[in-house]
Amino acid sequence: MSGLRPVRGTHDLLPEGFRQHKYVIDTACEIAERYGFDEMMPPVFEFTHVFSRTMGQTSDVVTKEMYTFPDRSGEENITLRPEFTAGICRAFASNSLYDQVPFKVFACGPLFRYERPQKGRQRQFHQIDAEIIGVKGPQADIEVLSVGQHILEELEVAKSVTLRINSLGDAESREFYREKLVAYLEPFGEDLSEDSRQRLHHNPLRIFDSKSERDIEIITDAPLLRDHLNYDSQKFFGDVCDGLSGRGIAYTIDPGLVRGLDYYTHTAFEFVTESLGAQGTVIAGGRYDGLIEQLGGRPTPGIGWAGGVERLAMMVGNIRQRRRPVALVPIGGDACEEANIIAQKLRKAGFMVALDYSGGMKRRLARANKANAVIAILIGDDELKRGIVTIRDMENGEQHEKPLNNLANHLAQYR
RNA sequence: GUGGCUGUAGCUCAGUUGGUUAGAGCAUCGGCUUGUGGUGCCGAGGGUCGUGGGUUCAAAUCCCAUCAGCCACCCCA
Repeated sequence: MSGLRPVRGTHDLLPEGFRQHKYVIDTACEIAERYGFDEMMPPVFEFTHVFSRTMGQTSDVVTKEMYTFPDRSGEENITLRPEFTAGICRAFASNSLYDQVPFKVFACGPLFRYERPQKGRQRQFHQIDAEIIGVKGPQADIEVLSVGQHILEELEVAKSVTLRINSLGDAESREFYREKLVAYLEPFGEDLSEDSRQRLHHNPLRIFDSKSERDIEIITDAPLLRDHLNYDSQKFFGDVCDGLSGRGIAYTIDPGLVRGLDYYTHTAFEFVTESLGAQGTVIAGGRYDGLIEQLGGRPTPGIGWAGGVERLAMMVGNIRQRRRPVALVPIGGDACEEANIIAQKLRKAGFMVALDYSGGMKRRLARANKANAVIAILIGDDELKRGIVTIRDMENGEQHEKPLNNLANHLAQYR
C-alpha cells in the first residue's frame, strides 16, 4: 500500500493541473521582466544557518517546520529551503554583488515545510518570488508592490484580492515600541493565553496574531506600533502609501499586520483573498534591511515578496487548452512507415503532429478527436498510389484531397 | 501537535431498521459500421466494501482499534 502512496503533503502535478501552475509562473515571470527583474535560481538546499539565523530562532518555521538533515559527510547541517529570500540574499553576499545594485531578481520553484496539509498548504509547495536588493528608499517598496499587483491583475484575480499593509518601523522604533508593549501587557500576566505569554518576551509583536478571544480583548487597547514610529519611519511609510495611491493601487492599512519572520523592517504587506478558505494569503512580503548583515554580508537593504503558486493556480481556474495538433491516420501497414516520414517533415516545419503507435482507422480517428486535432490526415493505399492525402476536417467531417508533395505548405493554415 | 468530517469499481457516488450473487453514471474495451471520430444503440471487463479485530445464524451496514485523505486550529505563500 504505502509503496504507491506519495509522501504526505506532496502532490503529483499531472499535465492537466500543471497547466494552471505553469500559467501562473510564466505570467508572473513575464510581468516581472517588464519591471527589470531577471530570473535566477538559487539552490534548493542550503546550510541550515542560512535560514535559522535570518528567519528567527523562535519562528515556527525554524523551530518545527524545516526539513533538516546531515549530509553524507555527516558534519554539515543541510536544510531544504522553506523560503526564497534568505537563499537569494546569501547568493547575493556569496557572490559579492554589492556593486550590482539595484539587484532585481525573480525566482520560482519548490519550497519545503513540515506542516499538516490542508487547503492551500502542502509540505512541498511552490512559490514565485521577487526581490529588490540594495535600494534604501521607498521607491523599491512601491515598485515591488506594483509588480505584485500587476501580476494579480494579469492573472485576472485582482478583484478578489485586497492588499493589506503596515509598517514595522526601523530597528530604533521597534525597540522603543517593544518596551512600551511589554510594559502594557505584563500586568495582564495569567490572563494572556499560554502562547502569548511565551511570546511576551521573545517576540511580543506576534501577540497581535493571536486568535484567543481574551488576547484580542487585551490587545485592542494596546499601544500601536504606528504611534511609536520615529520620524524617519513615519516618513518612509507615508512615502510608500503615497506612492501606491499615486499609482492607483488600493490598500488597507492594517496595524495588526505582523509578519511571522524576524527579519522584516519597515514595510510589511499581504495580498489576501477570501475565496480560498483559511489560507487566503496569496502574495506576502516586506522589507528586510538587516538580513544580509545577519548572514555575514555587508549591510545592504532589501525588499521582496513571495506568492503561493498552488493558491494562485486555484484562483485562475481552468484556462486555455494547448494548441491543436494535426493528426496523422495511416490505414494499413504500408502507410505506417510513410506516415512517420510525413510526421517528421511536418514537425520540422513547425507543426504539432499527433501520430499513434497502433490501431485501425476507427481507433486512430477516435484518438485524434480526443487529442482535439484540427484535421486528420488520412493516408491509405489509395492515397499513396495517387500521391495525395485526404484531409478530414475534425469539426464538420468534410474531406478534401491535397498533394503529398510539399504537404507542409498546403497545410500552412493549421500550423 | 490538537479537533471535526470522510474512506464502496480507474473517477463521482447510491446501497433502506444488519439478510440471497454489492449497484448506477462517467471512463476503458468490444460490437452495430472490414476506409471514418465527436451524438445514438447493444454488450464486456473491472470491487481484499481503507486495514485489523470484535458482536451476530448473517456485517459495506453495529462496536473497538488503526491507517489514509480532506477541512480547520497553530503558523504561513
